[in-house]
Amino acid sequence: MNTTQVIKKTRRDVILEEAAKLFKNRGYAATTMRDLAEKLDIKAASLYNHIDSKETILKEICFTFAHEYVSQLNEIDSRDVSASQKIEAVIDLHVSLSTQDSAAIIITNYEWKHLPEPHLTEFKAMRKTYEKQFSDIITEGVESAALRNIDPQVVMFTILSALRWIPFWYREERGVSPDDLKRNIKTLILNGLEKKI
Amino acid sequence: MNTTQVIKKTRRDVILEEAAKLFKNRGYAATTMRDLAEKLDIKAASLYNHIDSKETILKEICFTFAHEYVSQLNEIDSRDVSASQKIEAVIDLHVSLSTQDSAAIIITNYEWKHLPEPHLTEFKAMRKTYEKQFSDIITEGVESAALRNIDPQVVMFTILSALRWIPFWYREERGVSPDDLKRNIKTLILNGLEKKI
DNA sequence: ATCTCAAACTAACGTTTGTTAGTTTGAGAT
DNA sequence: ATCTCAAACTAACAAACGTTAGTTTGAGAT
Repeated sequence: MNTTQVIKKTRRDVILEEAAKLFKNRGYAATTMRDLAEKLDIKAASLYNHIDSKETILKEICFTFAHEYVSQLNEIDSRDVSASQKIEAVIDLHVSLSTQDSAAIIITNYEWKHLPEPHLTEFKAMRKTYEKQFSDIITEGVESAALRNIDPQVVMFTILSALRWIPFWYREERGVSPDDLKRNIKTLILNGLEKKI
Repeated sequence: MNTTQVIKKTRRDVILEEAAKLFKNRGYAATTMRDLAEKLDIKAASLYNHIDSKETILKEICFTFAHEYVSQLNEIDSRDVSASQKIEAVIDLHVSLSTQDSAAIIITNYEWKHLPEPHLTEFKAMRKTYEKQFSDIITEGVESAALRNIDPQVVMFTILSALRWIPFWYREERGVSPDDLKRNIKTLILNGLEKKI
């Protein structure tokens, strides 16, 4: 299923990819540059022909992913649909990203705390912004009486937590397809949220 | 509100407590013995009068908490009540533990991967056992037609993820009491799970 | 006054860490 | 045949790591 469109993967991209896997499995702090080099069958010093520092690798992974996520969330939020439909779209988004790029999602959700300043501050601000954006969607749903009267902040964090943790446990080969996963989570969460008439 | 019952906190207990806070905030690998010592206003070498090694500290925190959790889960599971009521009790349990001992819960949920063998294998087995126990409760609810027909494994991980992540975001001083939190999460999850007649 | 003992200390160890500097290799273009 | 350049190499660095050994301190019991 290859198209003629070829995206040139630079050596740098390969390093970032492999680093993401290691950071996911061992954590950022417990992963050494020598570990990373070994996975690529080169010496640690050779890595520095392609990247500036270990911290830069983390920064690159976190922000690349965060920007992608935020831009997709903005697109969803701009749609002229109900709060419920936006929440459904956010669930779809998370499941898709979790199954496509589980390493990046784990790092962006957990290992970001090792970012050096000023990136740490910037990252936390981004995160706060999209969390607010998401809880505003819920508030709107509650105020239009479409959703149950639950604390929007609690709902927001509960849903996001469930979604953020997916790559920690989900393995496609265990019999649940990504579409099954989307459907199941949406059933659980939307019935939990929506008022029944 | 002090009782006459005084639990003697040994120096070792204080060290474990402080270590838990650091592991929570910086992660296990990024916390050094010198960091820990500094928090206690002593030199790193002095720690070794009280503890065997850094790894032992992690082991102690993980297993103390895990045993406490498993024993409470067993008690809940042994009750002669519906699946829904058991799930409610599990939610209460998580919220209580999260507000009482947020450091230990984060470490047990995320930093356990740094456990040395054979403790790592043992820990993973414990975890798998209680996850199975929880998904069996859900299976029972689905089979008795009390709950919607959702994949029990997906439900189990979705609920556990939401609960495990609580200590990452919940701050009592932000206006939501632990009881509010319990009520809100139960509303969301149980309405999501239960069939309506 | 002496003994005991928990709990601190100083000094140092062997490793591992991220990183730098300078050099070599080898394929493709001129 | 020569030049270019990405990408590897060797060798080494200073700093930080977990930990050990042996010593000092000081309060409470005898």
